[in-house]
Amino acid sequence: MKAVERYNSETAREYAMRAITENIISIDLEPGQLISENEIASFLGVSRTPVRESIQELNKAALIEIYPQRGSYVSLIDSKYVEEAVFLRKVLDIAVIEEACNLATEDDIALLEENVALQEFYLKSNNTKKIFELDNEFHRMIYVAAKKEMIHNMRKNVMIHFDRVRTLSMLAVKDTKIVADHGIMLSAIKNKDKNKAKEIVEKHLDRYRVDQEELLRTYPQYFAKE
Amino acid sequence: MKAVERYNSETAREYAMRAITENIISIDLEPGQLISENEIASFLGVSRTPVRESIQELNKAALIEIYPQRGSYVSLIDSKYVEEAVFLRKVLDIAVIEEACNLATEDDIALLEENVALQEFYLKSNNTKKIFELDNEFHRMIYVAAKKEMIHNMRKNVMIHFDRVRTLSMLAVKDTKIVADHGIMLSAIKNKDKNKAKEIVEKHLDRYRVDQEELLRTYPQYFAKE
DNA sequence: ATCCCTTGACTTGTATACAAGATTGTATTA
DNA sequence: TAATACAATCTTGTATACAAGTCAAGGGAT
Repeated sequence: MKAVERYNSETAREYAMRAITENIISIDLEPGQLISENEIASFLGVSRTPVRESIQELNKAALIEIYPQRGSYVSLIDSKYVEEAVFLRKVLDIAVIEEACNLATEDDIALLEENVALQEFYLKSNNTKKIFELDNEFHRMIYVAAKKEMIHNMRKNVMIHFDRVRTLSMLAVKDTKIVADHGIMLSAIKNKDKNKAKEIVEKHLDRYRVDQEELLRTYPQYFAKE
Repeated sequence: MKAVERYNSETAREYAMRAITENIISIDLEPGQLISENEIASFLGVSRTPVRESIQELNKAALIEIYPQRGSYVSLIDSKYVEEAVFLRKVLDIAVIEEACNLATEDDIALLEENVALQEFYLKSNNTKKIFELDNEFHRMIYVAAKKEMIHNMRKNVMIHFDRVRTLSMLAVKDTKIVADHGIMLSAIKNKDKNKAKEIVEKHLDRYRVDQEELLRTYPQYFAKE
């Protein structure tokens, strides 16, 4: 488990949740790994209570398995859930960008433009981490423009299953194409061109296709056998 | 708050979560009502811990608002969230029944047939509560047949916002038509007729349209002013 | 009467104590 | 040697104690 800096503004619970989630996505908490509420609590410098609440929540999202009085484990990567995440993203993103074409205000578009400009900036300096953050934020802003913020929160949780796979196959995605896609999405929204928007989203999602067979060969211990 | 019987098999946490959620859906915990962790804990006969964990979870789902050191309230019905729920259900249910047409096994279909038979049975005796339960179960089984169980769990949580509205407008839905719809969905799945399936789902969802204007006049104190 | 301050009874946030079950290593016994 | 009983030590589940902040009521001073 890697250290995560604690913000001043956040409660112990929020900090624990964020730290554990980030570690799961980054595979610093490995799939299948045994975890202990006490260990994590002392590592993070908080008590068991906020850690426990976070673990319960991640258990609900099928990211941690709890065996009472025995122990808790980071869930193995289950291709069943990964496929559900991919399915959900595809169905929702297409429906939502269509709605964003209808509803996006000038303010929404201004924010999206600022985001894309930053993506282009960080693309030049090859700052993959920043691009990753801006990528997530870009898609969130589209949901907000479409007045679907609650749905986005839910999408984010489900997507963690896919995010882990993405972490393992780090280099599968070409940042250049991603950033270009975002520019096309933005102009489609500006022009209220729903068909163009849906078309580019579909193409965009296909770029994230990863070779699960290869990952399974490289990291067999991380995957659930069915 | 109404009493909810505790099953032997469930933990205090599961019981608290189920009891509070049921009370929110049934409006026995009223929108806007002040709630106290201590009060609920003693009413349910458990300690603050499991109650607190449940409240945190419902807060994440935007069903309870927490003001630290001041108090917690059942969220007012916010038409923004109700509309997100309706949107989500429509987008997902249509995509999922299409997938169910592809993937449903004979076992899946057998279970659906049994469910529809029971719906017809309880329709004769006008048992609205049973129909409500079978309705939920019917849709869940379609998600399971389409291998989208995790997505269904998520859908269920979002739908609580709509379920509250449904509770208030109890009599708006004609059970007869609902049960008939389910029969048509089932035969569309059996025949792998995706277009027919999507068409009837769309028609089906329209039946749940409620007159929010009227509800707002009848229960103004339950609704969030924007 | 009005303003201000204090006090006490609430709230949620967090830490800790205890309960109950699972597991493992060890010692004892057949 | 092998099997079994037992104790120590884990685990999570639950209850409780304490911390810190909010708010309203009431008393006293102006």
